[in-house]
Amino acid sequence: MKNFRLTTFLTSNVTGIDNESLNLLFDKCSLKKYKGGEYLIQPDENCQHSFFVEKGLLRQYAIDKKGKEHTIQFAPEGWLMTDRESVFFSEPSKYYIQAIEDSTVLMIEPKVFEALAKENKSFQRFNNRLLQNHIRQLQYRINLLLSATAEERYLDFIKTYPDILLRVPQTMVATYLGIAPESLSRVRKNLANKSS
Amino acid sequence: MKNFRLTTFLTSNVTGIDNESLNLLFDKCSLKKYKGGEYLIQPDENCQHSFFVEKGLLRQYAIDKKGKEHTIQFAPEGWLMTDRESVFFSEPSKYYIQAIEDSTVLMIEPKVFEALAKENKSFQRFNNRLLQNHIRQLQYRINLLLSATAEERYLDFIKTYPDILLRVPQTMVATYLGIAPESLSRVRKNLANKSS
DNA sequence: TTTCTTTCTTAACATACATCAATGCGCAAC
DNA sequence: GTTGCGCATTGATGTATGTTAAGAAAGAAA
Repeated sequence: MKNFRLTTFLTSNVTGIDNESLNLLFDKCSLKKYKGGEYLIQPDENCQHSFFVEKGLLRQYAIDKKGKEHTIQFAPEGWLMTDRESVFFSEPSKYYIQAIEDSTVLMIEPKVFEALAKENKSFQRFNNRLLQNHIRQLQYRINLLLSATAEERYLDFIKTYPDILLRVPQTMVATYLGIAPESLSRVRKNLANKSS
Repeated sequence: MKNFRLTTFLTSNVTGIDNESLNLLFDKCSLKKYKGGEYLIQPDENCQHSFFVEKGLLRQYAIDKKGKEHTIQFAPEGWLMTDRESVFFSEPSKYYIQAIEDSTVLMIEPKVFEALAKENKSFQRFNNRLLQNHIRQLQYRINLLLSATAEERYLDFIKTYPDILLRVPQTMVATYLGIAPESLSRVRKNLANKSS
């Protein structure tokens, strides 16, 4: 069996997953490679998969009426990215999911996860925890957007995603923080002056 | 059996819930009354319940370091309000949950929901849908905060929660939208001028 | 190397929204 | 009725961030 990151992801979080179920899982998943810049999903498509990032870096973002990009989230290796709205509610997606670097992605059909959940209680609990965790993180971000300045949000980003910071262009970080790239540049300059 | 709103909430969303399980459920829940202004939860307490609003109106909010309030959400009759972070992860809460009007609330222990989920697949799916829906709504709000002006956010609020708008002071709506009460007042004035 | 392209920085100016302070309005208590 | 209190409005002013436009750096391509 190939040494997938997903294997580690599952076995270290779910008890009672044997090699057999894992092999079954991988049989039903396809492994896809994307060049940096390519899209996994675009608006109005139906998202049919969860994407587990084996290698590389994905980004989910929206474009508003004024033509501006807003990054929903980043996902580096070892992360699971989905457009839950589209997958769960079978609605056309509102988002782009794009490979920022050359990436290798495991395409997982929701059915496969459902089947796994049915036969393994521990996986089901894990799945539930993923959801709860997602909610926690979204609420944290809302709080930040409501209460923190651009600088505070940037500092929080550095602290939370130091690895990602180094791998994506500043412009994209700016669209995640909800500020103009020029403003981010200013924020960084201010911080540099302060610390010296 | 008393005619609870929660009964409707459950039977209209979950198939195969019989009166027996409902009675068992209600046996394990307590019904509490709160005066307008009273707190169900305050920061640093451990939230041990889900709150189903039978009557009245609840609000969940945080106070940031600068002393400003930020409303996370409102919950009128027929809504379920929880501090998921505190309940699920057994952490002290960061939030206030307050009765805005005189309210009657069913206090539900998470264990009770878990037990119900174990014996009823349909309830489990419903519970899952609640989570997915919550995520959808939070993402929608993040998008709004990232992309929309104060006026646009207010218009969205009116459209989405017309009933709530009439029941809470403007100050609280402002803390939900993430703007100063004075700004909300001006937004409203502008809209009034436009439409006339 | 040189060229071309993308990203980042900087500065001048514009704008949305916050803050502060004063006034007005509705409503309960007396 | 009058008083007092909470909430909404309004105006003057401040500030953070957006916008526009130009140039500098850093990579990629040739």
